Amino acid sequence: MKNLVILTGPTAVGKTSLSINLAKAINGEIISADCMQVYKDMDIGTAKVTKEEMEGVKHYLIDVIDPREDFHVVSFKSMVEDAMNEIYAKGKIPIICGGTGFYIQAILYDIQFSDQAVDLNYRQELEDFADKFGNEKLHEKLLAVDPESADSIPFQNRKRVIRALEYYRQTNEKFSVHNQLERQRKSPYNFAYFVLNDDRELLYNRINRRVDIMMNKGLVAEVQSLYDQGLRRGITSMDGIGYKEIISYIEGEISLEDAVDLIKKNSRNYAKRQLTWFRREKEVIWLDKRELTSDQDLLSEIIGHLNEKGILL
RNA sequence: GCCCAGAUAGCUCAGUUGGUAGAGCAGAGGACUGAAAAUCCUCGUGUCGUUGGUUCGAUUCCGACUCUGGGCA
Repeated sequence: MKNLVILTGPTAVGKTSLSINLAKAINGEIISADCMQVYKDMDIGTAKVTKEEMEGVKHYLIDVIDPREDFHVVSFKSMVEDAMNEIYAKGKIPIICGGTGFYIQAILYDIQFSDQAVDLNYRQELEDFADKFGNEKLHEKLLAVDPESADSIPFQNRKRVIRALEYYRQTNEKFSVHNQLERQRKSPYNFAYFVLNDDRELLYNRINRRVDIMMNKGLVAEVQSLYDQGLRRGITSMDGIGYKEIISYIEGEISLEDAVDLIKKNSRNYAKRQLTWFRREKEVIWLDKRELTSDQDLLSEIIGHLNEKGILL
């Protein structure tokens, strides 16, 4: 079984510096599991690792996609698998580091997705239907073909209702059945899944401070330049926190002060959602910064677990 | 110093023609399997500023006091 180290946690908890120290300590290379840092020209708002911070440790899946392109789990998964093979070929250990829990899960449990590409026309058709007749009516369509999915997805969640309908149409199989099967998968890896966490209030303070730093570094200019290239809200990259709010400011919908407050709030809410996700994940090892106060403590704790699991042998 | 208006949930405020109260935001918990930094669900007890009075009963009416705005000197 191949070894795999995962290091994650909510935004701004301090994953980056720890991951680099860890990579150096165990001869590893880092694969980013961050759905926004994959995009080029989005550096400040995504708090992307800089070349200097990398300290010579190789990073994969950073700066690889044009912000105009769509990116999603499936592309992520195939790119990560390539990266992992490259790392194994060198005899090194892959360290997946990033905050997108869904992406991490897809790799860790080798979740299978249908081979068909998304059907944008059908999605639009369903959007139009819902605009016209309402979310409840759309939900009834799902109830007719896949009652289990309909039962678990609230009618207000149009996006997921549409995806379930799309899945059914493309595969003739219920989305609920597919999800049920994928949920039972066992990981093909010998892995250690670390989640870094800290006191909630400290975390929120750090998030707020980090947003101020982003502003000082020139977040507005970064977004303005993307905006000048024709990028607008609604595409995946521009729906990222920090980007959508500054675009609202650029378009004159809100003041700069309100935009900054919104970025902070959305980041805090995001951190909370991330924690909800990690709590639900089985087999995670929590690293609490309230107890492990230095990177040195954290590293030795991590390395202890890696030895125990035979990952360093 | 005088006059006026406020004082209710962490914040902004509504309300009770007298029977101890509720919205938005913030916050908390949850879902998630090709948009995931996305999308969505659930959750509201707080000395109704303090203190006297009227009353069966006051956060609600009356008085005093304290604080906060604004105005006049």
